[in-house]
Amino acid sequence: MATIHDVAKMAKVSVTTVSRVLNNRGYISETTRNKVFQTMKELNYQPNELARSLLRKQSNVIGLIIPNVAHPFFAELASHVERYAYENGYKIMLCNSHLDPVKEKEYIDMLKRNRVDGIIMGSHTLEVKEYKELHSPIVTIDRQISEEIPFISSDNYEGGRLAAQLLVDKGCRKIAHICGNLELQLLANQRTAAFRDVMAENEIEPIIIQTDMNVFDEQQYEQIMSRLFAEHPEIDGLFATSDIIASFAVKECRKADKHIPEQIKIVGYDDVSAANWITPSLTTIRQPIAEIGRVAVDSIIRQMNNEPLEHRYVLEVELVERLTT
Amino acid sequence: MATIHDVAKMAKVSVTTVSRVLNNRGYISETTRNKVFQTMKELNYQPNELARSLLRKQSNVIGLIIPNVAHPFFAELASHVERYAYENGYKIMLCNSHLDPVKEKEYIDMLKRNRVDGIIMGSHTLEVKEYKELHSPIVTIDRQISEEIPFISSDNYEGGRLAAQLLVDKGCRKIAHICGNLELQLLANQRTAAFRDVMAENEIEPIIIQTDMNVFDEQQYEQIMSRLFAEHPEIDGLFATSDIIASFAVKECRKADKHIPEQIKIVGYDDVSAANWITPSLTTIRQPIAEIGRVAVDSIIRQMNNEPLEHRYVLEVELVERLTT
DNA sequence: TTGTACGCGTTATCAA
DNA sequence: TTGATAACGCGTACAA
Repeated sequence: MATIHDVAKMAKVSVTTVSRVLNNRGYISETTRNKVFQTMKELNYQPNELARSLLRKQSNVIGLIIPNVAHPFFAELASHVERYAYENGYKIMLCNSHLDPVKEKEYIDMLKRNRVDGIIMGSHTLEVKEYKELHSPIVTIDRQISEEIPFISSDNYEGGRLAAQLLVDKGCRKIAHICGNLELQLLANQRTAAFRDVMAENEIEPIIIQTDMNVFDEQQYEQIMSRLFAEHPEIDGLFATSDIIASFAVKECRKADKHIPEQIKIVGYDDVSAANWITPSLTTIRQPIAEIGRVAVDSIIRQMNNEPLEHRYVLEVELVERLTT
Repeated sequence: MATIHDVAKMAKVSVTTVSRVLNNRGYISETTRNKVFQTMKELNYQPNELARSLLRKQSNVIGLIIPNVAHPFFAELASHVERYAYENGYKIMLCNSHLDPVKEKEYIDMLKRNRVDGIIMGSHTLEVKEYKELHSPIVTIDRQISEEIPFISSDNYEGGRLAAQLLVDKGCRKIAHICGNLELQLLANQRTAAFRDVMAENEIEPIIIQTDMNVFDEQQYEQIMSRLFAEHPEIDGLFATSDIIASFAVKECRKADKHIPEQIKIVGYDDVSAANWITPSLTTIRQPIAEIGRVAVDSIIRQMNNEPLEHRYVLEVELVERLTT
């Protein structure tokens, strides 16, 4: 692979000159500029970004740590993050933590060794202390680590409220809610808080089921659903904390021959594309995933440039009514 | 961020010594080794991989170019690729081409500038010539560019045959097939060839619908499905070239009040997780996505090390019967 | 067992 | 308008 020296030699100029035309800095005569461009084409020269990054102390790489890209929510998030990063001249290094604290820590160290310009954290299995000691531009998705570390989330409380209220308004009186592990300090837990509040306001005894969520384990979902319906056959409303879980609920209803939405109504969360693939298509709470991705990238870039930035972004959610309510 | 010099100074040794304990090379006394490790901890030293890569001419980064991670097949592929890469000490740079030739070319150049050790190409919008001129370890998924460039695919012909034969065996006589754009030279086209062959063997007039696939456009899928059922209300069997398309078929059947599997049977392709989320769960042709990812990473590493390697991997597919047939 | 000095490919500084 | 040189952080040949 050709280096700047090769170009310089072939174009019979100094490396400085080549560097100049490359970065369009300082004065260069039209003649030399053209000559240099010419030889760059000839040699198919691609400047070595590793050397550039080393010198500039800036790699233009952003690390993205998420539980697993195979999960639709994170897949869509990753897609948008990648797109906004690319539009701003950044590349994405993809890391799936599988919610394993060891792996998450190793990934963080790996990213630091590679001198990424910032880290977008969508996985949160470590202690607050560890994130604080990072000393790197960082932004978290759906978890507030501390006052200093910016976070992005959508309005989880409002989302939970919208979902719960919809079920109540539609006449449900035996309502279940399936959430993730509430031990983890995730902002998503506010959905459950909102659900509780709405149930209390309406004097409905809530049924709340925690999933492990430590692995997006689909077998687990199936089991939980079948147990739920076995133990509470009278359920007429269900609010699931993800569209995928809601899909399994739909599936279980089919098995149990409970008609949707006549006998039971179901509300999902996220509004990933999959919510619209399944039959009947899911009523759900839409998170602005593209916006979350955009703001995450933007926040990293602002931190790098010491530009002013918000430390909390709480984006709006929206109820999307489809066929399960 | 601490450098090797900082560590050396604080440990009162030379940088060489630090480098030695870091890479575990040559002789070092236990005493100095411990002392160095100690100060590395104290300074929270992370060796600069950019500098290392520059020197070793090896970045341990693999570029992954796919149409879009938001599509379940590529999301799962990316997840497995990332995992195998990580297990072998490699990182993944994620690129979504959106099947745009300009973007794909820019990504290839970007990856070369960043001196990635290899490129896994899951997006194929360029001319054969351009791929041949890459001079970099490369492996393609589901497209054969030339004799020299290794490719990985699953047995598309067999997959198509299994799907078509199943529908025939189950008694379907009016069978439709929805495939991608056959103009692109993808190996996936063999599914359609197999479908044609099976239909001919059984003297069934095939109905074949091409989708644009240039964007995984879900609105397009909805339109195609509704037109298909309007024009051919007699259809009793459908083979879709992806599980997502099959999901939309299921949805349309519900709208048209066609019962699955009694009145119409549907077979998908890929066996992504989503095939099992929808109701009824999809009969589909399983591609070994994890294996494809593993072989892709392995192929890149072999090419780097000039180890012997296959130039064609055609992995086995499997019929997974669920509730739509 | 440890240290000195050079080179990896670039860019910035200074000089011509 | 152009060129020589130092430096970025690291690994290795060679010397001690």
